Amino acid sequence: MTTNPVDTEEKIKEAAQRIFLEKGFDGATIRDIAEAAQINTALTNYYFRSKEKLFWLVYESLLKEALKSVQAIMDKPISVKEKLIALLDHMFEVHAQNPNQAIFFMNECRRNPQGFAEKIGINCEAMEQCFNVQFEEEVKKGIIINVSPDAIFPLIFGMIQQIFAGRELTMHLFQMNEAEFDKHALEQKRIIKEMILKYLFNE
Amino acid sequence: MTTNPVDTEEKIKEAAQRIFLEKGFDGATIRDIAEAAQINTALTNYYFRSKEKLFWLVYESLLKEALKSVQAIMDKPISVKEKLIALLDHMFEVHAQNPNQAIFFMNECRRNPQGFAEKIGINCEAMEQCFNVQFEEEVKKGIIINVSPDAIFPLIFGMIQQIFAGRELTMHLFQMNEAEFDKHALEQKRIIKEMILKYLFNE
DNA sequence: AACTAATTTAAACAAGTGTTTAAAATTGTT
DNA sequence: AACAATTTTAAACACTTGTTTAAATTAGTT
Repeated sequence: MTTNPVDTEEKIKEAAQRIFLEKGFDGATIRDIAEAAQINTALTNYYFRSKEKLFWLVYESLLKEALKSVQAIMDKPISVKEKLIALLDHMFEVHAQNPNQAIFFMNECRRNPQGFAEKIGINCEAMEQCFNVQFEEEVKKGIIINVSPDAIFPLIFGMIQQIFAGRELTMHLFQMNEAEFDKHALEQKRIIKEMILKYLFNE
Repeated sequence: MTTNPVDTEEKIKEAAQRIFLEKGFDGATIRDIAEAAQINTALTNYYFRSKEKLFWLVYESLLKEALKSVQAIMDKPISVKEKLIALLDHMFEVHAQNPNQAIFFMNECRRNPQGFAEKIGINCEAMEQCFNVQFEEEVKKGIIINVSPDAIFPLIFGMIQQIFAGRELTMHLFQMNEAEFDKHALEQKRIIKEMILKYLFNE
């Protein structure tokens, strides 16, 4: 059998991401990860020093990826309305592909707000600033009702997240299987989108 | 010092609720709870047999209380619009008083969906049924737009929850202190309420 | 092939976990 | 006051946790 250090490192990272997303930092054990990656327990520490360091690597990578794609939408030369629609669709897609992400971020941010702030800090401000300026311009022009973008931005993120953060809860409360939930989620997105557009834009 | 068994039991339950809400089942330890209740570690097992049994007691009590108050609103002889407003205000109040509840339920439901389903199961269906009938009547009358109550109910729960589930995240993302967040939360509620009413009701 | 460096392994470590135990302290009852 | 039952305690239990170690295996170089 050939031993490829890069492959092993990658295998651990992938498994760690999977397990951490599923169980959170507290719930996941180094042995869970090792088993998922099909490697010896000691190797996680050989490659990443500690559980915490491995976690922050996964955490940061997930955050960066998420921010980057949102940034890409915000940088497009399109109207606020188009940006919001794109943002809604994109966020939905991301969470649909990995329903654990929403609750994972909420959780880990609460478990260690400081760490989260350090990781995300600056990147987000710039993006937000850019959106805010455009938003307020359209408010002035009368395209958008008089409301602060600071209230709208988290609302949109939150509403999409909420669909998936409460996935298990919804599925068991309304006794849905996975396919039914997917349908339900799409319907939720449609309503959310209509609601936001109907609310923000004057006809 | 007088030793009152009931008080000790109650002290443990209260501390357990506080700690479980804060750290979740995985994050909380029996020693955390004992310290918070200012009692010996062994007493939690003396009174409640096991950590798991204590947890389910707290979990069920929180769930029942939450359902009961929602049920009370749903049983009132008022219109759907009035019920939705009351529901929004009530949910907001509950979560504002204890911001940890939202994320706690999401988490623990995902950690053990089966257990959640067993605890909540029947109670919820009856309540939902009652609301659904009234809702669909008003849809027929043309008061409410043509949309399923099954989509609206979780949306409202979710949107209020989302404000508080993402509390730490929002605070650090937008660099708010607690007072600023409280103001932000109220603004979020106002927008959510307006959004839902504007969306659901034909003028 | 021989040697060095890198990788992997099994085993153990110390610390923390939920839980139990047996003795001590307290309470209630006669 | 004396006894029995209940409650509380300190200590230990068995187990899991993240981490380390030292030996074994593999890869790369001359």
